[in-house]
Amino acid sequence: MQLKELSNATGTSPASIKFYLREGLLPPGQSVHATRASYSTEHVKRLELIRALRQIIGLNLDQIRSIVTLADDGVPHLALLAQVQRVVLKLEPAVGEVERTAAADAVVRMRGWPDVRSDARDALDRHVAAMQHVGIDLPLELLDRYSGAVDAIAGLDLELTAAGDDVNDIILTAAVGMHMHSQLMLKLLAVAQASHAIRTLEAP
Amino acid sequence: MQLKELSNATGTSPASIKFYLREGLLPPGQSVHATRASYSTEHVKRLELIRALRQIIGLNLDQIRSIVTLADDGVPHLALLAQVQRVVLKLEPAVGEVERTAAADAVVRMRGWPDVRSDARDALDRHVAAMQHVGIDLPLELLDRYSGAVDAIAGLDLELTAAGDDVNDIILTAAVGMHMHSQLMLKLLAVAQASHAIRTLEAP
DNA sequence: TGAACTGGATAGTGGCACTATCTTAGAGCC
DNA sequence: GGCTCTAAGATAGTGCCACTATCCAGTTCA
Repeated sequence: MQLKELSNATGTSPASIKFYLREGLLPPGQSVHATRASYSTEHVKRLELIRALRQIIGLNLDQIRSIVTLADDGVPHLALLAQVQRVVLKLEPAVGEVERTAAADAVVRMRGWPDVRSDARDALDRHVAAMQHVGIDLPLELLDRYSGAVDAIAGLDLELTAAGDDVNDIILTAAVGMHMHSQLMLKLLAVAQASHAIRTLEAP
Repeated sequence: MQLKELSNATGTSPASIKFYLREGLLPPGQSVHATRASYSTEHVKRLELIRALRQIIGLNLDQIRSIVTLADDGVPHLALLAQVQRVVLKLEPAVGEVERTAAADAVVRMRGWPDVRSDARDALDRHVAAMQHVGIDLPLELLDRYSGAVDAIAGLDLELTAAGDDVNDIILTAAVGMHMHSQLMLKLLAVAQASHAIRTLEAP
């Protein structure tokens, strides 16, 4: 497959493909000779991954690069997933120890999750602290419902990614899955608010 | 309060404040005479709102303007909340009728929410369709847990906003609340995934 | 043989959110 | 009254990012 065909196959302009090649997001094609290279279905998948991460999740090229370089280095899937999480959670490296929160502790205990330090756990603790800082309190019952919901899908997601064939698919599934579920909550919350508002108005 | 003082009070550069004034995000100060205007605590709050919407939620200036102009026009709080929802949900005007999904119908029935068309409901239907399109299925049990969680907080949020004193506070509470809850899910999901991954590894 | 396409290099574009500069005009002090 | 200081208002410039366009020399295939 030549560059032009790759362009047609993915709906990405040749100029953009060249740009991604320069930026190291897309591995170079098999060089046939000085002025011809051939691209595989791997390239199609990678390109689709790049565009999904950009357009659906809104990652920037640096973030995407930090994921795909790991994939190209052939790191284990779990390490790859950890990086996807770091990026999607917009986790910047912690300065010093992240303080544990009662809310996160409670969730871990409720769900029987292993009580270990991880990037995700740090992110949770920091976010809970941020919510409380702006005056949003998190009653245990709410945490129970939230964590029950995510607990249910985490196992499922993991199966999918563990069984995964292609690295690009694994990344895509993990990143898009997380994003979609979080957005689903946003929409559900909006409908719930609208519903409550209607009720409040109709029965004053 | 003069421009310089407003700048000091909010940590925003005078140049940026001038820019927001030009852009119509910040209402002009009370003009004392040709070269002096005075700003109030209202301006401080508005400026804090603008910066929170930009930096925490990542809205662009167009989106922020679409909210604050409504606030300045003094529209009813419910209409204001609807606009905040539209922006935070990144809802673009529907082209034609949005097709209802079984999943959203099920949620509405489960929760006993009023079954009416709304922007939020449209957003939910479209999002559910998008999730199914990428191969994420939503079992009833999951929808039950998700919607149970949001149902619990929607009432609470509404009380807060209805009781609200300042429009800027209302907008801030609503927007930040939605965003924070959605991000909380993201973090919880990451912890759940990490937990499941650890378990899977420890007991192979 | 020549139009079409390639890889590679370099430069340009457009959008966005500021930021810097310039001009004019009152304010306060002597 | 004159001088300096600073504010407001208008206009132009900046920096970043993700492309996009142009140019060139080499190859291929109709």
